[in-house]
Amino acid sequence: MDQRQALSAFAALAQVTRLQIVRVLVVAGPDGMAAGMVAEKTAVSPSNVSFHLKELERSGLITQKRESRSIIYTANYNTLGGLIRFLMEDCCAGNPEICLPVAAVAACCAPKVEEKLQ
Amino acid sequence: MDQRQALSAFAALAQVTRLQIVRVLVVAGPDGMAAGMVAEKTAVSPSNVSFHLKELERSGLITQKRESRSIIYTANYNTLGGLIRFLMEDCCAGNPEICLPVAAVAACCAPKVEEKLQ
DNA sequence: TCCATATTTCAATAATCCTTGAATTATTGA
DNA sequence: TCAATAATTCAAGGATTATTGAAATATGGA
Repeated sequence: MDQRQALSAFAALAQVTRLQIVRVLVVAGPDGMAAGMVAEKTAVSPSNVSFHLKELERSGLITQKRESRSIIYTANYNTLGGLIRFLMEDCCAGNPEICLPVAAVAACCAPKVEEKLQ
Repeated sequence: MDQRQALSAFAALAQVTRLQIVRVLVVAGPDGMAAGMVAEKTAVSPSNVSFHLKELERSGLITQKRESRSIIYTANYNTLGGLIRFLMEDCCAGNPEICLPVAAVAACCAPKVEEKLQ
């Protein structure tokens, strides 16, 4: 992820409706969720949700696929991960030791990380 | 970090000048950098840099302290770390196993993380 | 006190972004 | 083909944000 992509992702996440949509889709998992259901879950009008879904797609944070009459949106974990990496690289750039507490942030995945590192 | 703070931080980082400022200050480390020097490094006018520094401070990403005639700005690693955690918790919320690759992002601090986990 | 330096504040303009509701497109089943 | 469902697109507005240059504030030294 380069700076241009990161800027686009930050802009996408800097809006309350879009941030909610991303969270809803992350929880929905790899099966994703239809646009109408996203509108329902977030209590936002279909046309407005559609506007924000398009923004999120432009930034690579979600993808879409048609399935019959519905359009299914899915969170893009790679982009989310890329954004986290971008932030961490920034953070570690100059001062790795200051950044250590940030690395400990992996706590939310900690059990699995420990497994992996053995 | 709650959603409100995360939104504010995302908005702060979603602007090319501000993102550059943050990167400059992160590299500058705990000693920080005077506003004028930030303006020089980023090639932005003093008044404009001042505007963006204020935005970054409002979002908690940087702090300021006066030192003689200069005002020294310093990156706030806690906020950066909090934002990373916020993203990771989102990401791990529903599907920890999908999120694992993201945990591996700690690679940029990997040697130190491994040390710590032993 | 006066001047120079460092930075911020202000007002005005320009640019971008968000929301709304109506109209449009696409898909499916009768 | 027609009607119903699911979603997008469009135009208009209102709101927010960014940039500029000039004026104001704060500090330290002559």
